[in-house]
Amino acid sequence: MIELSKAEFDVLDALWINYPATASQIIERLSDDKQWHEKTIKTLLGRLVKKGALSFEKEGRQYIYMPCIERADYTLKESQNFIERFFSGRIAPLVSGFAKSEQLSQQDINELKKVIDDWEKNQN
Amino acid sequence: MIELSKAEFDVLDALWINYPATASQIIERLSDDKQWHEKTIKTLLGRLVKKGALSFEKEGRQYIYMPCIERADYTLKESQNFIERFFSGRIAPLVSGFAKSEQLSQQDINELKKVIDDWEKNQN
DNA sequence: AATTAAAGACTACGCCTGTAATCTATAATT
DNA sequence: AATTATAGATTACAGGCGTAGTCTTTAATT
Repeated sequence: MIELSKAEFDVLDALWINYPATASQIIERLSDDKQWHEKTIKTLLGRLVKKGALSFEKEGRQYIYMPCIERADYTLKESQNFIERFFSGRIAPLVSGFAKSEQLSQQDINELKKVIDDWEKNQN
Repeated sequence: MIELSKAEFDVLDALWINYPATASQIIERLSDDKQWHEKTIKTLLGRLVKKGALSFEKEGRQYIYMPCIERADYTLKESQNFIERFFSGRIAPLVSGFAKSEQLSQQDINELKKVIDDWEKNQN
């Protein structure tokens, strides 16, 4: 699996918003949330390319970037990894931890019920 | 929040199994899963102490270690962090990702239902 | 045509991490 | 008492990471 650092993920996340995109577009998108220097983001783009998370095509003097991996795939793998490390691979204890510390809202509960419902419908 | 590396967490996790404990007991516990040199584990113990995750008392020539933080607290904070980063703070999309990729077992579903049940009982 | 500006490439640098090896002090053994 | 073994302290070192700065090339502007 491709391993990304936090900062690298944030850059990729800005690309996932909408792609393909140029470096300047990505820099623009990130400027709201992060105080990163343009050079920093370019470094991170380079590292992402090197890791195989991004590809690009030349367009004049610029590069047009594209993700090589999908967000859902990446986050699923990270989630599995996380749950394995901290909860021996079982998901309920994570949710239970949230419940115990009052971190669950009624909306969360409704959404979870829906996930369960959908799952059950799929198990005919 | 105390930030632990993966290796540091694994050492602390071995202590959480049962504490207080000596370095050699921790080394013993870790020997099943990890191919770590004794020196490596001692280094990690030292770093954990420095980070405030462990404390110890001298007992003759040895140290008796104790966690300064609880596993449930640590994993809850890590979970919040994780879910914030990858799912904008909402827990259902994580579970939903598992469901979509067929990562949920009937047991998981049952456990989740129980968590929801308990939560609802608590909302009198 | 000459100059400038901007894109990407390359270099930098200190801190964290994984992974120990060596040093030092002291308890245990001979 | 002298020697040895062992616990912890200190040192090491390469690679990843956050965070840019400088160099080089080429497109744009004067």
